[in-house]
Amino acid sequence: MLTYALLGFLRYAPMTGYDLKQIMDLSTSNFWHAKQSQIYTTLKKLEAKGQVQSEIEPQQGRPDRRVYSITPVGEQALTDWLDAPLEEIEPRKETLLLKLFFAAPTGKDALLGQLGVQRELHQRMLDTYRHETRQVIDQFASQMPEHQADAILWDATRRFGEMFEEMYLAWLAETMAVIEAKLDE
Amino acid sequence: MLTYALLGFLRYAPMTGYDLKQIMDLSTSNFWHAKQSQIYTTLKKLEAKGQVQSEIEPQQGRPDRRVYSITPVGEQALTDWLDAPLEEIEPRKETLLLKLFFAAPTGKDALLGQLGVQRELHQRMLDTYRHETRQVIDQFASQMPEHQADAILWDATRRFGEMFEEMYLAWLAETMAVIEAKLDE
DNA sequence: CGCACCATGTAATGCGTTACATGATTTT
DNA sequence: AAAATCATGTAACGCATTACATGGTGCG
Repeated sequence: MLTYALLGFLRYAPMTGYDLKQIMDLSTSNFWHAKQSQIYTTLKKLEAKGQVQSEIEPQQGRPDRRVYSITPVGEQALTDWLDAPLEEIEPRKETLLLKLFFAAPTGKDALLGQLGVQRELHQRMLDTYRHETRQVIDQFASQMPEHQADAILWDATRRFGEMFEEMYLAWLAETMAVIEAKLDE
Repeated sequence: MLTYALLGFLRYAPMTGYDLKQIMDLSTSNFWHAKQSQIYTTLKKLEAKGQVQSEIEPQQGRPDRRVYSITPVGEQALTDWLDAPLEEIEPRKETLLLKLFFAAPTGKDALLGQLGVQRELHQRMLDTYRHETRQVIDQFASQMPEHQADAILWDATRRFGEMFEEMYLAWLAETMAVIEAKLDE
């Protein structure tokens, strides 16, 4: 799956594994992320499959840059993937919910404390979506005026993050109130 | 992480790997799931660590049942995990958002079609949370009246699912409207 | 007669993380 | 003087999925 993220970015412009990590952290990290090491190994596999190709750009005082670009084979693979509709809901994993499910023997106050920690984290995340993420998208969009349609979709992914965090905070508030009211001890 | 789910269930009652799969599918599958094969291998690892123990229950005409139960060591491990607050937000992966992010070259109609498929799936999921999941929890709660506090927390996890799907549908409606209005072609 | 359910497990493969290994340049 | 940034990669390990392998019971 990371393969498609890499192909997607390389369709905008050729770049290195290092660049790909930077740009993912800035843009897709809220719904897709990867470690540097995985990016390097995945690029290697993509090159073996002929979906990308690389050229060495010599540098002094630094390791040479290995610049990857997408091939026609890679473009086809990306398009095929984009065209195939997702026919299923992906199963999620939410560690907090798993803990909560089994948390009855935990004390009421300890439980409220744990949910309070999450409330802080999600509040901060919401602010990030509303300000920083928005700014990053505006900046990309103004740098590439030919990609106006893209910017609309980028903002749709940002809105998902914003709405998700709003929902999360509402759920936390509701859950903390229920625990306060109905749990003994 | 699956280890804690298994320990959590075994704290209610001893059971087999098969039973654990059934009960997970009925209760935690919306935020934690596992394949049968992974459950079997994980139970083996847990036994090697002394956190669970198993006894063979002979049967005729069927494979013997291997019934697992939690040990004091396992109970301690579970409690330690439950007591440690989650200090981070878990990074998520949403394939649909990844596709949407790179979907500008996809035709407007194809895109709306793909989002329409998701709308159907999530509407059905929302109904499930509102009816079937609710019923399952009520049934468990009435079967184990000593676990009233647990039932409150189980319902909190169900509410997360319900609120998540409501949010998802609202986001899909908004996004489809934006694409309809702002994307050309 | 065929399908779903009960019930166990192993092997191969893939995806992802952590740790290891190096080193100059730029910023604070 | 220390920390962050630029820039590459490999190796070991762990978690998760898919495929393989078996076979009786009960229901429609």
